Amino acid sequence: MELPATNNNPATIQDVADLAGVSIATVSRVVNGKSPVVPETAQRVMDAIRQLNYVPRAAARILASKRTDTLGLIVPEISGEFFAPMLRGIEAAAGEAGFDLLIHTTAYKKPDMRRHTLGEHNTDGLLVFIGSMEQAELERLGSIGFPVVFLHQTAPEGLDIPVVTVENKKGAMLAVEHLIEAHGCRRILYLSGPEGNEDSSWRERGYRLALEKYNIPFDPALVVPGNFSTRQAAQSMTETLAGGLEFEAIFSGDDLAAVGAMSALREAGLRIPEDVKIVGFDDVPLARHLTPPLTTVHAPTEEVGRTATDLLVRLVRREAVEREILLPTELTIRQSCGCGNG
Amino acid sequence: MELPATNNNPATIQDVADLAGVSIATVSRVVNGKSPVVPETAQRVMDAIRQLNYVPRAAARILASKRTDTLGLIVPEISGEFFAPMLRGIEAAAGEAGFDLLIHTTAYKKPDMRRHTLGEHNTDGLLVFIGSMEQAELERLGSIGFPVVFLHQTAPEGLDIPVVTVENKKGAMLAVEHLIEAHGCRRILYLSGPEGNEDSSWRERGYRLALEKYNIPFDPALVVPGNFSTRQAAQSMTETLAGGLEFEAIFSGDDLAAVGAMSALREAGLRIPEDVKIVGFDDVPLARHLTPPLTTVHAPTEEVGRTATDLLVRLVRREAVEREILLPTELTIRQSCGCGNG
DNA sequence: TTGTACGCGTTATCAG
DNA sequence: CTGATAACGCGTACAA
Repeated sequence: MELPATNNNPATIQDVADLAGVSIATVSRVVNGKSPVVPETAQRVMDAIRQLNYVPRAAARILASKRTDTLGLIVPEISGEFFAPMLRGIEAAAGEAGFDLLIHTTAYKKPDMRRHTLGEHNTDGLLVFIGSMEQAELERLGSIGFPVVFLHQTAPEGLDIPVVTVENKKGAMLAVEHLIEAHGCRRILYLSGPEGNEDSSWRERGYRLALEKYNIPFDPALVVPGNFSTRQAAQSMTETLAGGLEFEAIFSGDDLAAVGAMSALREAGLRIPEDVKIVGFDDVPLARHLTPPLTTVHAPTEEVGRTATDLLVRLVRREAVEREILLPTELTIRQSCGCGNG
Repeated sequence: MELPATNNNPATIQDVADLAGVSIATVSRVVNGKSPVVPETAQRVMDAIRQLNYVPRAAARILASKRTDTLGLIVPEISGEFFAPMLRGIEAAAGEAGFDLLIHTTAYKKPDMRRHTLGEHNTDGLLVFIGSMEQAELERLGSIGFPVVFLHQTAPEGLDIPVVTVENKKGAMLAVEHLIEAHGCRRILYLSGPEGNEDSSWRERGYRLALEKYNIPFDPALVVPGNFSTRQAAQSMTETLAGGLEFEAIFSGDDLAAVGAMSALREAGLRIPEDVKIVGFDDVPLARHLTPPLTTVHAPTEEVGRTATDLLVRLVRREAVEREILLPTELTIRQSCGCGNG
């Protein structure tokens, strides 16, 4: 026996077509506005749509059209200060290009729970943040030409994947050179990031280059782990201070670690910048509000997100794109380095 | 960079079935692990899957099963300090429950570009942040029983939509009472949030209640717009100061505005807390690192995200849920209010 | 335990 | 300009 159409079931394109007295093809046309439709007919269809509260089903659309209109973002976890601006850039650029954003964090999932939801059949392209995806999966995507863009991470050997990041090395050099030139520092500590972190190793490279330039010997004891984390940096610095290591300044791999270092310094009775000068990296929003305001290398984080997304969109559209984009960094001088009224 | 060659025939379930010498139903079974399959057969299928790099297409799956396994999040925009912790809570809870997260910001889209992607056909449920969705659309979703949970926003009249937010009123009272009781303030300025913002109006209510409790008359001139924004709060305060308004303390509707107010105060030559005491709201990560460290009402923002997501998941599963959850706030006393070494 | 056949709701292709 | 109709890839009764 036939059941009458219940209100429970959402309207489909067929329902709309029936009510408007046209075919589903015509409904599709007015919904997508691609092909011309006689205004009068179009109006009837639109009325039917409104009356039935019709909303096209994305899944059916995707299945038929083979386009998802969504971009995937894969990150290890959502860490506050640094991540928010980047996400804003990504979302803005994606939205402007007409894409939705599907976020996938790898940190919270048990390995066996990770589904392939962000693979090539569920997004049109992928934004992959530093170290958040397995090598094998990346290679698979790369080999079939699926659009992928890396953020703050260069492509593995042999994979032709574009990268967007910042001028880490140059920024670091700028910072350290400033400490040397403007403030006469020679014993400068480097507060490093997580083991193996690409940003951190480029920044360390810049640090060493600046040292070399001024014939200051590199002292491995001056590289202290900060882990890009306020807490860990504070702890590290406290231990270092207790160990009696001598230094005049700190170049911190990132601002959050710099904050931790400043706390530790202060607790040890050291004044900033009189006793120890410090320069950070990233220029997170908080940096200017610290006391003293933190001199830091400004990294255009939101711009990184935006640029990477634009690039990915072009990749999705099979347009030609650059292989590597390094966004410029610059030294933002405030007072923690000893400048100004410091 | 060269255009990658597109592989236009990714493996389908049929390909796998053919290679393994079974039917697609069997492939489906081993992929989803629901029905029993002879181990030997299952192994053949899995080999075929690996060999063909088979990944099920989400769209087809959704279409057939009518479940998306993704949750939608609608926010006006991604604002740094406050949003990141909430997003972390949401993502963590969603991930643990096996859902993906589709993010949709309304601020960046031109109205005509907004698609209905987050409607009932593309997600299993929706998390809606304060004021980011049109009333009509909400009512439509509500009327068909689509799972929706509000964040920091109570449901419109007549709609039975659960809410998760924090104890705004109580937190505000705590803050203002502290200023009155512990520091003897009587002329306390309220730095309000955006016009019509629900959090802000609850906080203002708490502020006025505290005043009443101590028989301090409410002076409308003491309510100054801060817009939950550092810059706007700074500007507002500068103007207010120039206008000669007298006050002993500021209760700021949120921490970011407090930061702006502190800048303005300092620029006007006022000391904190000697000349003006200040208390914020939210306890963003930056608060403890300000000088002086900001006394503020701690709001469990990450917990809000997590709780709301858990609730939404239960709603999706058609389980019974609470209608309103108010997460507790508490006063975190640091030094900007005059306590400690202030 | 496995296979067959149909349905899910759109878009795209071709005739008319 | 409009209408049939064939994909699209997978889940799932139902049958074997």
